[in-house]
Amino acid sequence: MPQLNGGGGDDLGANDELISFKDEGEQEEKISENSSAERDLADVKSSLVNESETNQNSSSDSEAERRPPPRSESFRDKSRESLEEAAKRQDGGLFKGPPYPGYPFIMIPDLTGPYLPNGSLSPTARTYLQMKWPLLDVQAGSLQSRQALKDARSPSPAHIVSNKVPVVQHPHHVHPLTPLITYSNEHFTPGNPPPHLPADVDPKTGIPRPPHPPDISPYYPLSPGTVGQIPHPLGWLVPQQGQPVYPITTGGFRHPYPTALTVNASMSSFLSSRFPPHMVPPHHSLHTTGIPHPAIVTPTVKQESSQNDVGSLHSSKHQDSKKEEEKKKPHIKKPLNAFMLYMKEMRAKVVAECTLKESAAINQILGRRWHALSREEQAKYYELARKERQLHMQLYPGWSARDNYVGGYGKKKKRKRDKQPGETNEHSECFLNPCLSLPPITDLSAPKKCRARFGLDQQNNWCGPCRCKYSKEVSGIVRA
DNA sequence: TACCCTTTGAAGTGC
DNA sequence: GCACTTCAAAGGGTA
Repeated sequence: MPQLNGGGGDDLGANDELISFKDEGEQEEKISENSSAERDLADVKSSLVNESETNQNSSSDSEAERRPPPRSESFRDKSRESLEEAAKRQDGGLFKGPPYPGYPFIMIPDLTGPYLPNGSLSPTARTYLQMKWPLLDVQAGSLQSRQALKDARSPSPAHIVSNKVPVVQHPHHVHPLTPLITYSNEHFTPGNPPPHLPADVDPKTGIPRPPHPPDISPYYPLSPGTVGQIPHPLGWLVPQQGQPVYPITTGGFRHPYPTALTVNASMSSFLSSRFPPHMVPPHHSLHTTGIPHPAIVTPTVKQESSQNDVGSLHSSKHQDSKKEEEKKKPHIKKPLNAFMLYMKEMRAKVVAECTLKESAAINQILGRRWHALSREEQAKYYELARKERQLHMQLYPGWSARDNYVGGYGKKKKRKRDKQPGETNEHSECFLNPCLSLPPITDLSAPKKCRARFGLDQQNNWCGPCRCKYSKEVSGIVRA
């Protein structure tokens, strides 16, 4: 069940997750009832999904392939064990093992109270913070940080803002959970640590780690370029791989750590330029240049800036104040749901296996694989998504998904493809993994779409799964 | 250049 | 409560 932590009590434990699992569970129950027909159906369904894995990696164990990508068991287990051990000691046993082993640090028992009675951070929270902010010095042994904590905890009304989780999000920046997710193998070079870090220290977290076996899945991806080209103290805020990050809500900074998070002038610029005044901390070290770091200029900011220039040149153009306000609003993206998290993690693998790049096709495969996941495996992602939503809610209490609706509800932003009644989607009925089951279409006169997405169905002599116009109308398809 | 495609899930709206 | 819509990610394709 998704509520692995048990006990319920989590307001955010969406019922939909339960429903989803119920569906899966029903499916499994049906299978367990020895309903052969349904079992066959499930097998077919599963085989369709898993073809992409078994064919491409015929040498590998298919069952192993059905599972999430191999991870560093030793590292994961050790990390988890050490964390759990520490957490159990410090958190009174409240810490429950992370439901998803790939995210060993994100299950925070209580983000609102990460402090020990002596005022220091609990190991759990410390680990969490280090995962979130690799440059944030919250090491227990750091006198500087301790002093900073002491100073910051001095009673200053301006600092006492909230207990929000000090997590940073920004469109196109690293998602708070992103560092924990494998998005792309090509962005990670385990054996290439940054020069300033010892080889056995995670360049992202600074946490010592055992050496990575070469075959493990990189769970702490960090592009070599990112490592080697840290251009800015806020490099961890700088867009990486186009991954979004929750924008900083300075109200979200718990003020034991302001020195670590707000000493930087660029940070203050970033905050000042990115967020409305009420969201920017009244910190004395902030200056008001308002010049954001080039790397963290978002489209919104760019647009705003350019419009300001235009406005200065063409003062006759008066923009509607409401529109301006809307444009000034930081675009807070929706938290990722379970499937989105799964997609982010597995996309690279599918791309590598299938040499496909078109997301539409990849997403179809991922959708199939998602359904083929076991209940437990899905539960990991549902739990992760739940945490994501929880975090998002804490960061943006007033945010609503409606805020991101363009043109409002009912006014379509984009034209949606009309589906015929009974039609599921273009390929759902016949979709076979194109890169595996079917030879590629080599006829250069075929539409790129067909060549790129699908192979040739030799039996039916059409464009494999999609049965597209090309395959129906064009004869003489060159078979590979 | 903006949108489409494609997936699932969350959340919003309207009836 | 149900049906419907939009958006979240991704990146090649298309108009």
